[in-house]
Amino acid sequence: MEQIKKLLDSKQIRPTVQRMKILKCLSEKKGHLTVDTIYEIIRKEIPTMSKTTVYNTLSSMAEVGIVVPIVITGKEARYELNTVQHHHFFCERCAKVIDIEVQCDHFCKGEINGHKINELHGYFKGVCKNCLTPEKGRKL
Amino acid sequence: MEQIKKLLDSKQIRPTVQRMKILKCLSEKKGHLTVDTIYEIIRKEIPTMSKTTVYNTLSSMAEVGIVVPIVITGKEARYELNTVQHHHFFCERCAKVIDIEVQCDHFCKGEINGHKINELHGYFKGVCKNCLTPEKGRKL
DNA sequence: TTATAATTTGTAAGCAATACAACATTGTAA
DNA sequence: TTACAATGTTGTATTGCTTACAAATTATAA
Repeated sequence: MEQIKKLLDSKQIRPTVQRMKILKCLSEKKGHLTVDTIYEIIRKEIPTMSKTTVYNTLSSMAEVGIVVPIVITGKEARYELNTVQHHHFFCERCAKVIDIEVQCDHFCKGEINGHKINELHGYFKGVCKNCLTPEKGRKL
Repeated sequence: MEQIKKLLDSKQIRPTVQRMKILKCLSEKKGHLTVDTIYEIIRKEIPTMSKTTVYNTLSSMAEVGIVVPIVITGKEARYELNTVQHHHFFCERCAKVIDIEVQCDHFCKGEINGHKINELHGYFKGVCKNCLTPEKGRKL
């Protein structure tokens, strides 16, 4: 919790209750949360919490690089804390998002084919290990 | 045009005028088109064209692997013909999507960390070469 | 405290995408 | 060719995520 406060201070963002809660959410749940999920979680503690605030907060946090939006399905965005560079695996069966440790050489260089790289996003789609096992899911 | 017809035949999909037009669009414009763009282009030739048909067609084409949806912004999907494996570069300034030739080892293996891979999506975000040049855009 | 700036809130509006039913077209069988 | 079933297309209505906006609230500075 102190960590989160320092993170906000370092970016000159006032650590309001709402903002702290949102980041705490992403920190504890280990990311990949939809706006609605975050909203519902926090609403239990702060009933007056507005979904607009969640949108606003995540949007400004993304701008300064504290959080990262994950866009895979095109239906709804998910968010995670901006930590080390990694990819994602999206299970088409259970819709879960799994972190994949992968480093990309091009990203480190900061440019590719003359284009300046600011962000790198990579994800696999398929069936996760868990859904592949006969006991827990159907074999593909 | 004959190519497109054969492509549809191979997948047992009836080559209707609408479907042919949509694929022709993607073929000629070299992909990265939004549903609305495709719709507007075709509407000039076929005024009765329905946007639902564009959605339906692209959706079923994606299912059999003829086209690939590109989801980057989360605002709207783009589509391209399914050719060789590659990534995309999204310019944050001019919103253009550029093909990037990159092959991923993991994808070839078909699995990662025990998860079965069906699709691989990768994209960079940044400022494209064109927007970086002082004459045409502002330096970042 | 009082004034000013920054945040939050709630509702309204925008917009991509989907659902659905009516209509049209194509393929098949007699 | 005709009748009928299956497949495709169209247009409207609806859903659901996201943004706009202005009022209400809270924090900061004088």
